[in-house]
Amino acid sequence: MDQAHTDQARTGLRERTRRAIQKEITEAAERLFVERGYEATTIGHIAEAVGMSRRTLYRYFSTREDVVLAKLDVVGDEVLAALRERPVGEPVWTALRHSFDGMIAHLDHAGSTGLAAPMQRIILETPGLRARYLEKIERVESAAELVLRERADAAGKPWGVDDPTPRAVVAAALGCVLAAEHAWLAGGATQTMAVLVDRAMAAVGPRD
Amino acid sequence: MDQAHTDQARTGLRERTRRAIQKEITEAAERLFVERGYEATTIGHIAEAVGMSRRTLYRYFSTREDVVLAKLDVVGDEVLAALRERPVGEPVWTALRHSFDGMIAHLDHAGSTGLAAPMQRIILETPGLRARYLEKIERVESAAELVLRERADAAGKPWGVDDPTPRAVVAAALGCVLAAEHAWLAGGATQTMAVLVDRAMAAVGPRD
DNA sequence: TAGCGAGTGGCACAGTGTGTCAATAGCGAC
DNA sequence: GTCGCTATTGACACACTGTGCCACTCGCTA
Repeated sequence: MDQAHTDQARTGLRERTRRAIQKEITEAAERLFVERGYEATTIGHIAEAVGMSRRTLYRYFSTREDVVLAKLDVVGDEVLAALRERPVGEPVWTALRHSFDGMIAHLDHAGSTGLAAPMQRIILETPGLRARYLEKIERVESAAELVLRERADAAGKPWGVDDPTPRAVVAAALGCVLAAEHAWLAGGATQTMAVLVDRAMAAVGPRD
Repeated sequence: MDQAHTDQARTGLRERTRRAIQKEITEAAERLFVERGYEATTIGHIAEAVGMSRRTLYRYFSTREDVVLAKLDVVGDEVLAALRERPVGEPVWTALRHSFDGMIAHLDHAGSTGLAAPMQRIILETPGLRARYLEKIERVESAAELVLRERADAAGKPWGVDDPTPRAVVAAALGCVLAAEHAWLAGGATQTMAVLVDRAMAAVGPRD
């Protein structure tokens, strides 16, 4: 009760119902995507499944890809928030690894059950979806680069604006996560993402 | 003459005229994209500019993004071919760096002149285009991972199918190239890609 | 000359995503 | 409870993408 009340105070009724409807749409869409395929499922089908008009559905998700991928924006923001909270003195590679902790835990927890694994497979195997997925990761990459630059500024060792180093390090770390994801699916989701990401990041570097 | 004859024998007249028309379409499209913006330029506009029907243009490029990005498939294939030709004993990171030589030389040569830099900027700043661009890079990533696995097999030290290591290393290397590209544009294309990629790859690793 | 094959253009179509506007449902003030 | 305001909805029209289909036109060959 009190908890609900504070939640309401924190986010507002509007926003909460909006999230609830978004979740309902996403779940219905994922069911359709898994059983009928992504390309064969139109916005119209999804709208019909949740009992709303096509036009209204577009007010909750701006594109068809977003119906599946919008939740990743939240994940990305969590990674960025975690990165910002890492101690300034910590080595960059270690900080990046720890900023993935929450995301990885979530994947390993939900991974074995439900639609998570089949949907991840669909995302990585459908060209249009995969493209948008990579774009979302790139957004995190840009933001994380800024965080690393701020850390370096705070440590009194700033990089030049035309120095590729911070972005390269971030890109390498996210590439490790993506590689771990591929290995995870290739192995039938038998291993945990935690050990796969650890192995990938241990293999890459960077030079300290 | 003889050269032209062997070229003709090698690729065929059909293929050559097709390439020529593709090039003409791409150049017209890039002009339009640069001066009027990507979103504001429709397939119809491009078709009109080169004097052909919309339907015919779609026989040369399967999507609007491809009008700009198809040439990258060639670049990607060159990188892969170069990687395959690196000596088996060479350290992986070094082999990857050298497989970029041709691509980098081409960028540094054409970079200062013509539409290369503005188009690259448009690609990285237009969401849809950027997404497809990343997807093309990911295709190279997958293929390069296979090459590295073959090298490891030949060296008698194969990776397990669910080992993320080879893909992680490739992703890190390509991430360095992308980071260098961003730095290149951020610095107004004043530095060469060669030194930017070197710096990025030196900063990342991997541990040998 | 007839016929063959590749390339082309026109047309229709399903689907995406957007602008616009009238109808409606929820919610606070009275 | 009722009124009035506001956010949300659904319906329609629209521009555009990408595809299937078919008739037409070349250049080449039997």
